[in-house]
Amino acid sequence: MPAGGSLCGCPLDSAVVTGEDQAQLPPQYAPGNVEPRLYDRWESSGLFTADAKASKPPFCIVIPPPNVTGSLHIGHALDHTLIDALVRRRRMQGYNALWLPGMDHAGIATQNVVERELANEGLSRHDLGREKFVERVWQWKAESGGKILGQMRRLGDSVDWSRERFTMDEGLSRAVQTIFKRLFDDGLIYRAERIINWCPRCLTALSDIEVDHSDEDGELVSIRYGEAEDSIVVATTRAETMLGDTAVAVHPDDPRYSHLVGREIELPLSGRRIPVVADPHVDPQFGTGAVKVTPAHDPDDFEIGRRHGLPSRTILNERGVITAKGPFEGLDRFEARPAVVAALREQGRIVAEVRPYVHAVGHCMRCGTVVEPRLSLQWFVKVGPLAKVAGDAVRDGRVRIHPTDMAARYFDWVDDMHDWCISRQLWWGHRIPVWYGPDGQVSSVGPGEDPPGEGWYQDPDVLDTWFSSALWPFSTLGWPDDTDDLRVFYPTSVLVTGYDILFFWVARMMMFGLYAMADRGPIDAVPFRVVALHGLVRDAHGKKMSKSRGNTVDPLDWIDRFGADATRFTLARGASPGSDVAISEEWVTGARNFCNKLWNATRFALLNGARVPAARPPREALSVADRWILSRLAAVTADADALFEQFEFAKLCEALYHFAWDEVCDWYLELAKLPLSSGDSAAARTTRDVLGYVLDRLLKLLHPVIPFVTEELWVALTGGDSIMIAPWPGSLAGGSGESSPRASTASTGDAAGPAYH
RNA sequence: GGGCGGUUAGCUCAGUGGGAGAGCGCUUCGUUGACACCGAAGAGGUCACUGGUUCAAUCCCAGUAUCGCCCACCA
Repeated sequence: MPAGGSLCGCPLDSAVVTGEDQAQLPPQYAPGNVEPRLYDRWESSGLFTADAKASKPPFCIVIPPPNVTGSLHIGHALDHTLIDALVRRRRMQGYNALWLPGMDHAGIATQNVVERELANEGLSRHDLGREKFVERVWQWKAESGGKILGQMRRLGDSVDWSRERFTMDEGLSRAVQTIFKRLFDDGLIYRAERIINWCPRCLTALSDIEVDHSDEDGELVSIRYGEAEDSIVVATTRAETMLGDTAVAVHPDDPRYSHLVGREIELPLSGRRIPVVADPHVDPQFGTGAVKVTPAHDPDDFEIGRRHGLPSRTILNERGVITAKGPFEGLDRFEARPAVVAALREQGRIVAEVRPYVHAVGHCMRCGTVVEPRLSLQWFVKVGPLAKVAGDAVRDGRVRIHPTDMAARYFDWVDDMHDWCISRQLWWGHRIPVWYGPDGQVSSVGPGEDPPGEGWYQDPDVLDTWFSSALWPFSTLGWPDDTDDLRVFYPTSVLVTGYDILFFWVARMMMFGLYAMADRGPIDAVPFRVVALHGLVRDAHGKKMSKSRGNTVDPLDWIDRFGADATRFTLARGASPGSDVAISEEWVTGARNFCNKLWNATRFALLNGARVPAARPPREALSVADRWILSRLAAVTADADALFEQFEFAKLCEALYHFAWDEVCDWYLELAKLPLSSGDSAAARTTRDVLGYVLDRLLKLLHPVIPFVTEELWVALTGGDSIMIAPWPGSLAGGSGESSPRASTASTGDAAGPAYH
């Protein structure tokens, strides 16, 4: 298609530099004068909006929905840059490209933020009551969410705003209720009393992966239970739990204790008599080879208790305060620990010295509080069958994980996963769609259905945030309804996200996507065809960014000072698949200079009357320099395509950077000065053509990564509507298997491959 | 306790069985009409260590050291 033609039937207003003004590009690129204007133009012209009815091959990426809490950080900026680059390239290649935006309600995180806000007013959520509190969160979401959307615009995200979704909107709530009921009816969701991870501060259950483990200094205390030859020494790091012991366990083959198995010994302090049981789980090599058993407060002990029919004694309440009658009642677990040890010592029950002991302690990933294993009645997803299917889809190549070594982590998790605790004792989230009858009946209620009857009440808990995010690739496209969007854009093409949420999000989308969309058959039930994982953003020395370290980068700050393009280029330039990205102010400065270099190269071309030729100059008219730069262009174009297909953004940026700076600017442009100085000679005309041709292509190749400058310059150079819909200079076919077979055979527009070789 | 990855120029990182690289930083020079957010020239590395395979190893293999990440219900 000709440059400058109206490509979409929705002509852009062209209040940019045109005609005589072309030569008036200022000598320095000022992003602040360009970016907001261009984004508004793009958005209002509808270029971001996909059309499900279009005959073009589909290409779809759903955004990893940012939490409504807070604002976008530099990690989001990386993610968005990479996604935007992929989407923009596909759009130029003639695909029906959709980047679907939205946000996540982020259950615990958001509730915590609003509760903190309330605390500043001296209130708790209970003062407001459930309904008022949830109302307040919605109110808060309205403000905070708007901020994030503004940041996405600043970054240049070419998202389809008409399709924006939220994990708590009406449609997604229906999706949640629908899949819950299906899973429940299929026996894949159940309710059970189990030891779960409990946060005594957030006062809710957590899933296994919401617990962060870190090695901490603890004390291993050896305690003598029983008397004389009926005594046995156990070791523990959590002495206070002995108040809830209901047995001591030893290995069945351990000769040291065989005489005690089956007998009862006295538990110190309480004086209760507890049995000694033999259980193969006990490691005779560790410590004394005898373990205290606290079924209500330890997952292992719970299992031992179950095997031996032991009672469970709960001695801590939901806040981690001792409830066992006696001198320790009312003490916090961390106060009770030394108090219990002291009492035992007084009775001569502490045998060996208390030993320092480093062990892994679990913390609530939202607030850092030490997690307490707690026996409670919760809802679970039975993950076995779902995870099997999710693993197979990657094993047999229906979903490809980039880089491939990340697949090993995926398998580790998916192949050995505990059931997923999905109920949370919160108010902000999807209420569990289950009702309980007056006689203890349990009924799962689908969307739009009425409660089963009088006297029934709904479960007060809400679902884990990740339950609704797991539905994101199809719920956002309209599921459970059979919509055009769902038919056209599912499975989505690529999922681009950080490796840190491989388990939280990616694996669960796999499980739920394959389950919910199973009727499409194994090939097309997958939520995405490719998973492209990137790393975390780190500072110049590879250190993790953190507020306490003071090395964080605010993307808006960089955008203000260096421009969105420079920010994006810096991030993309560091992004090798799966590797962390080190950035610093020196890097953005370089990227900003690069944008300026492009600006001035184009400015030079305009000053010298370069233009994009309608037809290529005859080969015999080309100088050696012309032929050289054109062959280099062809090679770089091919490289760029290959690198895009492999998500090698760092190498892509490197290749284009060097071509543009070293070869086009430092060499070709300098060599061109001689023929250009010869006025209207044939050589000058050819050089102007070649220069225009090369810059046209170069700007297009760079546009996916640095959309703003390239748009501004390309419009000035060609007089075209928008580079966004100009034909991609490289290959048009998708090569990474991210598109459906239907899509990969399609081609659009002219085969705009390099014309010179 | 398992699994994975790194160790190359001052810093951050590419890289390949035979010639050691980039960006930034550094040194010297340059007020040539695209750009000083620039240009030209240049300094700087026993490619962690040890052994092996090979005509040849920074690159392949084994081991060591060290850093980092992920997973894990051993008190």
